Amino acid sequence: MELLTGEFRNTLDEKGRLSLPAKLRGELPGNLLVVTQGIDSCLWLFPPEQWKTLSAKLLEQTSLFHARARLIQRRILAPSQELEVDKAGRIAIPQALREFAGLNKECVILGITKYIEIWDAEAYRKYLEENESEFLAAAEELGGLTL
Amino acid sequence: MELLTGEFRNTLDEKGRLSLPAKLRGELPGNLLVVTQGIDSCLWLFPPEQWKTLSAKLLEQTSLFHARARLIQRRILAPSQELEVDKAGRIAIPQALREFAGLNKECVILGITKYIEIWDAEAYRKYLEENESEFLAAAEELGGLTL
DNA sequence: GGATCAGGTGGGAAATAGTGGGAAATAATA
DNA sequence: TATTATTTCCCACTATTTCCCACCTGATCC
Repeated sequence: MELLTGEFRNTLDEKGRLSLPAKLRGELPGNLLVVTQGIDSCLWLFPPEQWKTLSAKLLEQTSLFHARARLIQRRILAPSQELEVDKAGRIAIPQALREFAGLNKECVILGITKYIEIWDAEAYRKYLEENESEFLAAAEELGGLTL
Repeated sequence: MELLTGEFRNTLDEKGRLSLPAKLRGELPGNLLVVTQGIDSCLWLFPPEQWKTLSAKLLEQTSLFHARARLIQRRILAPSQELEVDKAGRIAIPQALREFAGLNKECVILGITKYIEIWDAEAYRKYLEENESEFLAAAEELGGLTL
């Protein structure tokens, strides 16, 4: 697996299935993915290996006895589910997760190097719009980066 | 690879293909390029090596768990895709990126020494027009520079 | 001037990707 | 147990992408 990148727009069908873009599929190790609730209203999809690493790190830092830890566990760890990519290259997204991300029909699929995000197209548009100035500010700060 | 420079005007065809000017092509190391969303409504094209450097620097500073980092990742890293230059010297620009830059038919291709920008011709004209005074101000600040 | 070449453009055909929907299997409900 | 939903598997249609070839135009050369 190299880098998962690219922004794509596919449609969720009536049965809750969404095609993963072939370009991303090609980079995945197998036909299994772990899906969970992301931060900002999107879903995160990880290749099993990456998920193992991430979930292990999350668990390390957490304890039953801290409110914050429980929150992280409930919000990130608990909703996670393993999904299989079907022969047509689609995943069936569980209803609870669809609702969480407000997925409607038009979805945006983002490859973010090591994992994938799924957004409702309209929600993503809004997110970008609302954060445009924040982005520009962040970009200015990157000013030091040179090619 | 020497310096990529020059301003060119080519047309995007119905299939979303755009010829890279031969002058620029000649300076590229291979037939692979990485495109991504630029800042301001244009696309950036990098030779793979340059992109590797830049994306590595961006990734360094980022984490899943910081809002700003996610924004940078989504806006710059995620939309990136590797493209192949075909036998006729064209690249096929993915739809999401075409839309982002508002590419229509007439495109402007700018060689900016280490990378290339692609603009919709009309959008570029507007950009220059709207930023003329800003440009003049910036030029003043350079005042000290001598030949 | 006519031939040749290179850069840019367009389009057909084949292959691939995305989408929708039926039927069987499984689960849920009464 | 009968009935209704939901999920899974599979097939079929359509759109998009890819690959290849042909054409046009302007520059260069003989």
